[in-house]
Amino acid sequence: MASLGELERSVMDQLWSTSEASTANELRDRLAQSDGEDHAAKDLAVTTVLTVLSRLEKKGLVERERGTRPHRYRAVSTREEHTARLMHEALGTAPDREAVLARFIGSVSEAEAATLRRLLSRG
Amino acid sequence: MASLGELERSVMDQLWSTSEASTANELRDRLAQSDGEDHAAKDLAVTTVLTVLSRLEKKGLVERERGTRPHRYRAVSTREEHTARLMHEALGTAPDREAVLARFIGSVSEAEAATLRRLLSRG
DNA sequence: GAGAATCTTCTACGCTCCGTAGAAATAATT
DNA sequence: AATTATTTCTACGGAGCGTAGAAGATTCTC
Repeated sequence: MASLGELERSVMDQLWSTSEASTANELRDRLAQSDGEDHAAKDLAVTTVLTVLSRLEKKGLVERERGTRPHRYRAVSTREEHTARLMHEALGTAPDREAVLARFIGSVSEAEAATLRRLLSRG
Repeated sequence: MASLGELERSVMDQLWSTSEASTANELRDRLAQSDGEDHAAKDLAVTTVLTVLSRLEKKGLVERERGTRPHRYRAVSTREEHTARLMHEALGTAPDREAVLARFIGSVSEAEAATLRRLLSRG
């Protein structure tokens, strides 16, 4: 339901990698910094960041504190919750969910299979 | 990587629900028929279906037999394979895959959890 | 095999989404 | 009050998608 553009994704990545809420300016700076690591090369106007943040807010991925003056933004869910939800959304599109799970399990690494076994055994 | 529009999705659903390859005309008819079940209301020109099929072919989801004259189209993967791949793609976007799996397992139904246990135990 | 019928490709238009950011409005600071 | 910082509004260009007509290619029919 909520697919992300490249910049939207970068912004979410920034939000997810900090626990405190961030301002648009902080995000702009961090996006410019993180240039090297990812192959991003982002040197953006702060209004651009604000536009993206508004769109992400509308999509329900971000919420903002309107009380403080430089508004502060934070991700609504953790990256893990978000990703797990995407996986469930995908799973939900198929009528035979168990068949999908079978395929899914079939192509998971052994380490991950072990993790899954552990997670499933302590219910 | 390959996100689908609404009509593209409907066409894939048709292709997935038949094992034999279909012609554009057959697909047009079936899309018009399946009107009631899904809330689709599709009454399309055959060229529209052909355009969509070309785009799906370009995305690697569909292949066609060019030998026979009304070309016949079929899905490259099953719906289950496709969906499982999407789930893996989502999983791959997160740095901590195991944390995502933990979340994912946490919100799976008991029946599905049982399926997973079974699938994981006979490796 | 020429004309008709069928099928495929090309081209195109309008809509929505996204990256991008200036202009205008609003609030804070000095 | 004037200046500065912040947010909102407006906008544009490109891409993806739904949609399909026009034009080209192939096959059928007499």
